[in-house]
Amino acid sequence: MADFQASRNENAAEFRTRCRELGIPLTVQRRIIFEALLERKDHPTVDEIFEGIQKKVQGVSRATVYRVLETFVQSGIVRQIYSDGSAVRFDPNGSHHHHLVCSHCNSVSDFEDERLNRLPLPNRDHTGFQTENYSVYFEGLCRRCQKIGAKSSKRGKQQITRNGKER
Amino acid sequence: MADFQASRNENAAEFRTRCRELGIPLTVQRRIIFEALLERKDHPTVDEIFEGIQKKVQGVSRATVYRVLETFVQSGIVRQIYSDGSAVRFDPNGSHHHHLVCSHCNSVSDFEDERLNRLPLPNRDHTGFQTENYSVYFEGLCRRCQKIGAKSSKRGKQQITRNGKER
DNA sequence: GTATATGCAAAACCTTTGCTATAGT
DNA sequence: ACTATAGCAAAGGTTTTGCATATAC
Repeated sequence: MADFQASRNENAAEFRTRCRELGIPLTVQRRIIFEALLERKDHPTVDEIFEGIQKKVQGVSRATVYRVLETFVQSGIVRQIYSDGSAVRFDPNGSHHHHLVCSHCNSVSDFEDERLNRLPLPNRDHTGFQTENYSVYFEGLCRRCQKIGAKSSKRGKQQITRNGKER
Repeated sequence: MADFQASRNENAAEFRTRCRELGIPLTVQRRIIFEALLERKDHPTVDEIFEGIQKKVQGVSRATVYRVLETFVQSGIVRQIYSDGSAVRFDPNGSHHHHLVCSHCNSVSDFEDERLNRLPLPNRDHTGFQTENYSVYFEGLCRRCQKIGAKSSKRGKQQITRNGKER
């Protein structure tokens, strides 16, 4: 599609500009990883990003994905999402949005509500904390797990491995 | 102190009651781990809880700490905190509160504001998500890291290992 | 040409699990 | 007595790191 190509080129150009501004060298790997992030609508783990890239090109190592994402986070290009600790998830740093976290399957989806974008911030004089950003995390059950929950045992938890693959 | 003892006994009694209600056997280890959590005002990792216990008594294994905390989370006795993915943190499930997360040192502290306790929830009909709880995560710099940041390099990040110990 | 990034493989770290013994009800 | 838990040690999964090479500026 022409649109797709166009948006890719736009992204590429914008990405180059951003790297210039931030003073970080633009490498092929960084561009690939950045595009891989943009193409996903969910909040992938390192492993998911790595696998997505592998399907297309060879020659981006897992260690590089880790290092590049760390660079991106420090530069503010992407945000690290607070997750259940089993694996970090990432989010291209776009609009101000919030998160719905399923306590059953640990999936994370976005949620936007204008009213949540004007919350009172912690008072720095009082807390000593300098707020740069915030996000509301709603915990509960996603649609799918509500159905599953209805027919599974009370305390049972969906059996998934740490990387989300089924056993 | 008498007060300290009293509160310990109160906790112990309350904990026994809670276990009864939940139908989970009350073991020594569970009581110790629960008390270890209550004694801390921060949001310890499994490792921190384990070490805190080891200083006092022998005979609680790391695996037990993991398993007991998992039980606690499933029973709703404690909450798992969304954190940076390197290690899960826990919180005794008390009042509705929010979190200040330092993007520099990853410390987590509590924040309460009455106004944050009446946020609009995601509409279930619309999102399919059944909200059970929520918490606002403020990201920024804690007091200590603001000072450090002032004298450290622009992109430098505090050197800490994954378990928070300095190198 | 110099500084920084990458790849690889190994290490470090965090968490889970199988099995047996033990303890709670 | 029956059932669930704890301990140990080993395995599994995730992330970091040292060093040589390659790449961006």
